[in-house]
Amino acid sequence: MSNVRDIAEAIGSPVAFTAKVLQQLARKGLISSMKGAKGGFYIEAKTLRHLNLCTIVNAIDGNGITENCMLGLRECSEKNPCPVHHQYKHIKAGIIKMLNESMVNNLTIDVEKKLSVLKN
Amino acid sequence: MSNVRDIAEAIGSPVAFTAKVLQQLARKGLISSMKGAKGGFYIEAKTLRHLNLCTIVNAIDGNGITENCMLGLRECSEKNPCPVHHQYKHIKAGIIKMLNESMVNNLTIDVEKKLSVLKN
DNA sequence: TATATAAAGGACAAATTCATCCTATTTAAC
DNA sequence: GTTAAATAGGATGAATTTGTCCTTTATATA
Ligand code: FES
Ligand code: FES
Repeated sequence: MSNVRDIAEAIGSPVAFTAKVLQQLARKGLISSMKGAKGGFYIEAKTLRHLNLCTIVNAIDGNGITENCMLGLRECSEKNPCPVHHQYKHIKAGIIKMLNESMVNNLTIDVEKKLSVLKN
Repeated sequence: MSNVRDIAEAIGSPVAFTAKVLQQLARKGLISSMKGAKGGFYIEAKTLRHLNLCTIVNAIDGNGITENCMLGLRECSEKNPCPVHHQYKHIKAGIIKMLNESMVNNLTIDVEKKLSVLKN
């Protein structure tokens, strides 16, 4: 259980803004929160086990990454591809794969070992 | 030689905004322009032969794609990597490769054959 | 029960990106 | 030369993203 100030400090992000993001995640059920003294944000063990970056990105930014055309066409489609569609689709697939395979509980391991950082 | 209105129409983008982008490209020398009646924008044959998407993206948006950390850290580095750095670096490399290998004169071929589109 | 603590949420403010409008300058054609 | 057509560029405006502030609600603890 961590409060907003500690989280904001840990990631080097403004407190009020961090709070808004955490609220969004909480509303979507990706994290849990408790009000009041000794309250804060935490992740249910069961949730954490299945939580990947794809779910988080989707919750905050929507499915733009997976749906949008690289050149900004209204729709990205095989049928009416933009000039870079066939090149970009492999990259897009790579991003989605990466986001899906990035489990939060794995990512935390390196952070704990100080092999990766959350701010600089 | 095409004027802004025709270009804007062809890509489904506002005329005034398209003009600003074209001006940026012209200032950087990626395209050429001629004022006055029968004027407009065009690409020098010699320029076109070497023009790829990487150059264009760089001219308009800077080198953010190639430099930025996926998680928004101030700096993306091997030495102080964010938790997704090692996964992301392959994707980033793929994007850069793609942008470098995408020659504008090749991309136009499919557009001319109507195998790809510039608006929808 | 009173108090202190912390998230929830609404309203607002700043910064950035996206887009428009207008005037000046340049050029072709008559 | 005059005129019409076109880019250059500055000033401005709209929309979105980013960030702040304040009040309300909930909870632990004394
Ligand atoms: S249509 Fe542009 S990326 Fe698919
Ligand atoms: S440090 Fe985050 S992507 Fe390299």
